[in-house]
Amino acid sequence: MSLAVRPERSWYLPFGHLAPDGELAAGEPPRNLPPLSSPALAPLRALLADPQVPKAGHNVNYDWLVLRRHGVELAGVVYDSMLASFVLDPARRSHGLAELARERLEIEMQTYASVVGRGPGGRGGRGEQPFAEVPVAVAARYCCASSEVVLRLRDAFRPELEDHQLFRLLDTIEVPLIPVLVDMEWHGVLVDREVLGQISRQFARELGELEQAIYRAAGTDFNINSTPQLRHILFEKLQLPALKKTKTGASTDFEVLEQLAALGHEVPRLLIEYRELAKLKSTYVDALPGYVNPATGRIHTSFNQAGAATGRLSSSEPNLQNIPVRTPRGEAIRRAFVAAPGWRLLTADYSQIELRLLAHLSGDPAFLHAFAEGGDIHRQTAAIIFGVSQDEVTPDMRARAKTINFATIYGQGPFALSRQLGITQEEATEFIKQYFTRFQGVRAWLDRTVAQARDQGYVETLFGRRRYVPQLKDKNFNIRAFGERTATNSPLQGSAADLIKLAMIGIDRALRERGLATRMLLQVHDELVFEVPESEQEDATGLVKSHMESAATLRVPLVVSIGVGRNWVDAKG
DNA sequence: CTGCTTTTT
DNA sequence: ATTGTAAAAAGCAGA
Repeated sequence: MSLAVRPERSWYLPFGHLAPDGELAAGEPPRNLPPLSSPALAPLRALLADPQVPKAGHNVNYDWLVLRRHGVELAGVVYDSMLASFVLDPARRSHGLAELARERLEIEMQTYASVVGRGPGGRGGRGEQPFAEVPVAVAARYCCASSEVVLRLRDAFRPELEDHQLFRLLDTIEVPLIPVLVDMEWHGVLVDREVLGQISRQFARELGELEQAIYRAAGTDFNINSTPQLRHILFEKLQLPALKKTKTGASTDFEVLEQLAALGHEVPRLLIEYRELAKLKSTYVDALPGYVNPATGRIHTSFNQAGAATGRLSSSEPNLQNIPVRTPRGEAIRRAFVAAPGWRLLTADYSQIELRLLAHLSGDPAFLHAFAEGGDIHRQTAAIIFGVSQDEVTPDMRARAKTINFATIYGQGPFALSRQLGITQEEATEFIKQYFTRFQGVRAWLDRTVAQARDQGYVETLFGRRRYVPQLKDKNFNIRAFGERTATNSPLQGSAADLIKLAMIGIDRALRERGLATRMLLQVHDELVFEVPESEQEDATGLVKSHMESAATLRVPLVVSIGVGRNWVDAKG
């Protein structure tokens, strides 16, 4: 039996194609399907009638969750066409089955829309019938075709996966990660709606006051959220200088408003605060409660496994990887993420993982030594580039060192660095030069990596995850410069993604083996969030820390900082 | 519906 | 001739 529950599937569930040992068996799709009215198929009828509307976009683990809601646990899954496509070329626009079939097999697949008889009006539009009411012969044909395509794609991908040595990545990281993500989404995270409600009322008050103050200062009412209207007020009515341009006109972004405010203008000063409040209120405070599942009382995000070109995960509906924390108001929102009664949140953060990977990959002696010593890496960097002892490093020196460390990871040039540090471009150029005379191994690695990317067309991570960088061949300087940043940043960001994925798989297995109730809830790129019974605090802390720190053996130690608390803020530090 | 702008991680 | 990785989401403007 094979079964499709969603259009544009990455893989279709080839039950009939899974041999007992978990190996996929090739062959004809099953022909004589029982009628859907057969009592044996009651769970499948329920499944097909699942009111859950397929979400926009693709997600590898969607089917696992739908099946689990109906009591069907998947096991022995060894392959996923979406992930195969993702490791072959993570930057491609889509890893959807129909597109892959078109490109790799020259097969034009029947669309889901035509199967459900969807007319104009799109999803749920006129003429659409629930999948459960599609005649079984039609559905079977469609589903079996999909299963068949997944299997044929597996053969089509195999030589390239072997040639590029990507099976290890696929088989030891990406495929084993699927059930871990399924569990995380299944558990969901608890938010305190009371807290969000209070914040909402508070923000509404402040927003109302700011709105009036802005109208007063501007001398007129207007739609503050409309960029064109705001441009008119700032740059025409108030005659403020346009400091930066976008494609369509004068920019009104934070940087511009900040500079205008520094010139002593009231409106931009108020706008900065208005923007912060408006953003936090609409995107988080007021939106998050709508994502609470009535059945579980928790928020179940989607972790998208084939989304980010570097190999990172992404999170959507809602995005729980960009919950505010930077400002006091942001922190208040994060405090609404809580543990259930009797439980605690545990957060585990990789310390400076990308800089450590830079040290490892470049082998730069100064960086290796600094990390071996332990301590504050930005302070150590400052001591090295300013030629003073660590005790003599001032807060300003440390801040500059921190900025240039990040600038290096991001491939930033003198222009951007000068703006960020508030120095001239010449000073920034000099500063960067100084930095690289002290860290020559880093300079050499950056150059080597770009050159390699130019030669072979791609860069790769610790675990062989590739990213192609065709921009390096572009005749446009800016596109090439972008390509260089991609080439140097992707191995760092992507290797960090490999490491945390590996740690997640190990932690998930260890928690099961030890029979602990602790569960992984969230991943935020270099951080994992768990919900832990009070009684398991010590066990979980040790287990998580040791698995994360030993995810790989590098030329520098991997260090993980762990905290426990009743909410996400208190669990940090 | 798509593109632009902004914000957060 | 510009100059910071990777993302998701929200509000708005203009089709």
